[in-house]
Amino acid sequence: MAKIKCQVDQCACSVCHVLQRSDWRVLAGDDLAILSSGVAMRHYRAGETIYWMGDANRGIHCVSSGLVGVRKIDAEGNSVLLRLGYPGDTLGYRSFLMGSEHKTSAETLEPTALCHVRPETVAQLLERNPSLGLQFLRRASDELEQAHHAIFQSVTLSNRQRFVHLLLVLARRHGRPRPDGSRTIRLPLSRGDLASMIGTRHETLSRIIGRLEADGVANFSGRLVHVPKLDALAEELEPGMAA
Amino acid sequence: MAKIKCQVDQCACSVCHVLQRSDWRVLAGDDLAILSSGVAMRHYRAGETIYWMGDANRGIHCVSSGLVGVRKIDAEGNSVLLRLGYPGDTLGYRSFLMGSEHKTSAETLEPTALCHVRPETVAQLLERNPSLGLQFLRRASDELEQAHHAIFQSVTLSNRQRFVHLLLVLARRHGRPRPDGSRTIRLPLSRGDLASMIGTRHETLSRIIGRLEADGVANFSGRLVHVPKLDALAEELEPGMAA
DNA sequence: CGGGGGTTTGAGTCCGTTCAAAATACGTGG
DNA sequence: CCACGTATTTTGAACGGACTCAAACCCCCG
Repeated sequence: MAKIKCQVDQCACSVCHVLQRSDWRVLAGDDLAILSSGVAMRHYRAGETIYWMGDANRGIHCVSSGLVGVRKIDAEGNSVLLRLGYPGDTLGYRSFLMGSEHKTSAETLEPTALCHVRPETVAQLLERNPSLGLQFLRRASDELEQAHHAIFQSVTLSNRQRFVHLLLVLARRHGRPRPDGSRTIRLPLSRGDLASMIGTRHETLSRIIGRLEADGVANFSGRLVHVPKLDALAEELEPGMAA
Repeated sequence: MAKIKCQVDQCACSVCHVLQRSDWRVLAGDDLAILSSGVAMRHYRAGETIYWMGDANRGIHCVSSGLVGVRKIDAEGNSVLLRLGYPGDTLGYRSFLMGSEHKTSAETLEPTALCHVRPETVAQLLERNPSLGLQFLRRASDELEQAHHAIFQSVTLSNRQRFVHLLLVLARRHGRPRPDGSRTIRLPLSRGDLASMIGTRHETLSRIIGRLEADGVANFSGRLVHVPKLDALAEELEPGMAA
């Protein structure tokens, strides 16, 4: 364990396998060296909490491998999964920049490796290289657009349509295409989390899944989904659909 | 008309009455002069469109006075008002930075004055002064947090609670406090737009308003609202409420 | 083999939607 | 200033979807 941790800790960011997909790709030379010196990688098991909503910010994280869930929870225990963090994604930059506590919680959904960047290092890099800030800005803009899209869909689409949309999104990331054009997806989420992402209860989602199977659009077996025709799914989102 | 327009056009940004509330407050000296030279103010009547969803970005706007609505619309005519733009707010920075078409439409909800900043000017300023990018980043982060909050509430709160929450927000901006502790609000929105902001239909909102009046929490007369006790409104959002 | 979390299913109820019509407010032109 | 037409808002009744509560089921893991 100590050995493994040590090995990855010594990895320089300049040779990171997700560097080109991450916000840090705008850095080079000395900046990359500074980043490396302020970074520590840590391995998480599935289901560990990275930070809690309400915690003070203690730097930002970069997903190296695995999968992270970002969620909001309230006092009654209501939990909504807001987005998923994939390798290359940055976590916690918002509370860092606003100088506020974390407004969301983050937890691992699979065994995950995260690189933690010390706050002083981030501040130093932002000052040295303005393009890093612009890169974060692009990320925030993109997330904002996605959030607006989600709000719009929650008003205009049915639960079934929203779930189909979510399935299509997950199919892109987690789906394995098959020679016959069908697709197999291993869902990284429980029914409860899937339900919260489309804004409904897990019981309702269960029934939606039942109807999807009855209609022959998709087959579910635990977290495994088989979609015979991806097009048939996509058609459910077309405007002017009956039945 | 021409005279008035001319007068405001000549206003330097350095003396702008909303400068200190705007993202441009991080600029000074030469930067402010550059900004001024790339800015043109325009007056809009209520209900005019500033840009359409799908339009190419042609620079960004700064609200000088009045009120702007940012919305998404789809082919079926569904319209959702996503947020309001007040004096000092910046519009269109997202599509500018992402180099994409506008993902939302913007329209005036009241007679409004907007300062348009040419794209080259924005690019030039972003390059000269990194703190402008960071300022935009803070704005985007803030909007993202608001969007996440809205998504969370749409899942966990009832229609009535969401409307009460919206009322409280609008009361802050548009409410006039009275000596006896009550408050009068002139709503800047139609029932349809209010309904879309909480994710429901205008008929449903009408009934919610009816119940609010029956419960003595607020009185509605057209776009005028009278709230006897603001605390009574706020209590509706407390967890563990019955009835 | 016995938990225990996650998932499915069931029945009843409530809330929100839909379609329709009436009532009210608003802007325009006479 | 009033009459008129239009848009917005309110109200009604019926329907349907989603929620709640509850129980049964399943599967994974110790």
